[in-house]
Amino acid sequence: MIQTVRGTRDILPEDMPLWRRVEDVAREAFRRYGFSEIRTPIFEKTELFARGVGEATDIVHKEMYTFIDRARADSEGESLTLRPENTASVVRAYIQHKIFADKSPGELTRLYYIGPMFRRERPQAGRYRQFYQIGAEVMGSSDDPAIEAEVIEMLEWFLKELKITGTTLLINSVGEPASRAAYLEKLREAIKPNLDRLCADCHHRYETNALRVFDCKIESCQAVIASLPVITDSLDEASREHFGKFKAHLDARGIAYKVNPRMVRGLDYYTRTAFEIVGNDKLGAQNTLVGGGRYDGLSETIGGPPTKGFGFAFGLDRMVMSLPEDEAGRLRAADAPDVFIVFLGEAARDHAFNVARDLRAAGIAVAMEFEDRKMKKAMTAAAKSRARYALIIGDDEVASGKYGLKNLTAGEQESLTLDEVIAKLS
RNA sequence: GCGGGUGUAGCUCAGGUGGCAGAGCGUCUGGCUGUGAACCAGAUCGUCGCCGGUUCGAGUCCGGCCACUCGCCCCA
Repeated sequence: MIQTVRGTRDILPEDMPLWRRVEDVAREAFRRYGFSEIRTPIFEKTELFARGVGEATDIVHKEMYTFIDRARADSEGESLTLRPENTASVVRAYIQHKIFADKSPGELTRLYYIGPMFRRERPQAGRYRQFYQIGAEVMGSSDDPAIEAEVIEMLEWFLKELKITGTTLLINSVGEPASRAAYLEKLREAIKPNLDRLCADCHHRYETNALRVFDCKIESCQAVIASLPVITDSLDEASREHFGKFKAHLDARGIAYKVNPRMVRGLDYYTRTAFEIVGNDKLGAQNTLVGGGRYDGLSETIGGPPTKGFGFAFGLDRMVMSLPEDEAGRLRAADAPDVFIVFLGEAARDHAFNVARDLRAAGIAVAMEFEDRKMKKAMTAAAKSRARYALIIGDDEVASGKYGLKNLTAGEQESLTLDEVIAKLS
């Protein structure tokens, strides 16, 4: 038996209404907020992610699906990678097609994407090797914090529309690269005398990425962590001011948030504003629903003009898991035919085909089986299809031109002409 | 890469100390010659994850492997 590759999965028809709902609501949010869709290739030159995401990160080192393309006579095969995230690709497209060229100063480019991403790591709850992300980027010459507040406002609308409640918005500022580097030094100095009180993992983090010490879940480490300096106290003046304005914009829009100075980002390209929306308890250990932030300078890193950028991404898998049970049930139930045609006998069958065609031409979703079965069996099939109505066509109905339309939830039945059926179901 | 848990019917799961593989749900048939879902009767459903070992006999005990799953590392 050949099965799916580890960490991949089929999304079966019964779940598709949930996925489609999340996508539809996202598209509606993007439409309302002026975003246009972009699709970039599933794979890119490895170099794009290495430079964009950061050479030193674990992502680039051991968690990407990287392969060497077939060599040609005149060249070595080049290193390609299945995209681990989409921001670097979108910025690449923005540069490659000079999307900025026909923009006036201050004019923004708003793009969104929906599609699969890939990571090469051990799967766990809500984390797959092929996963689906929806994200958006705002790029241009402006880094107005009002942009950030507006994007978050859009996300709040999106979550509300999906009936996802109990989420928390966490915000932080990671500063400019220079102030972040200075803070990192300060942090390492503060950790150093406490190293003997920290766990083995934290020793490792101290060496590689000291900011990650904040994420340690071990209690004894948390005691040390509480005394460490936080980045918000070490911000450069411009970032401090930016963060203040950002919070003011959120306040003005009535958006609740919590400042979490220990929330850090793993990717090199983030500057200043970082945010997360964490979900309710349906998600297990991986409970971040949405992550995003500012990435001024990413464009330059991959060879483009100076560009400010702000964006976010969320995993569809986790968003679907977060849908409330009753909402999920409602969405599944709505994914059913309008009417199921039950026919009796060969003559009625031929007639039923024409009725089905006419109903479908009128925009009605029609389900029908082709086998001539006993009425009881056909009615059972009608109920199983979850159709709202059964349309009964036997010899009598063919002769009279009036069909039996039975409401399968109420159990009531009436005798109607084709036009009356169409009027009723439209 | 490292830990824990679990693999038995289409699905959810029972099966102390080895002794004829089970239940509920589903599916199918009938009670109902033209009316479904809550009723009744019956039927169908298995490589007990795989390979080997112990034993008269293994779903059960032992060894190895595989898969799934939760978590760690990391985090997009």
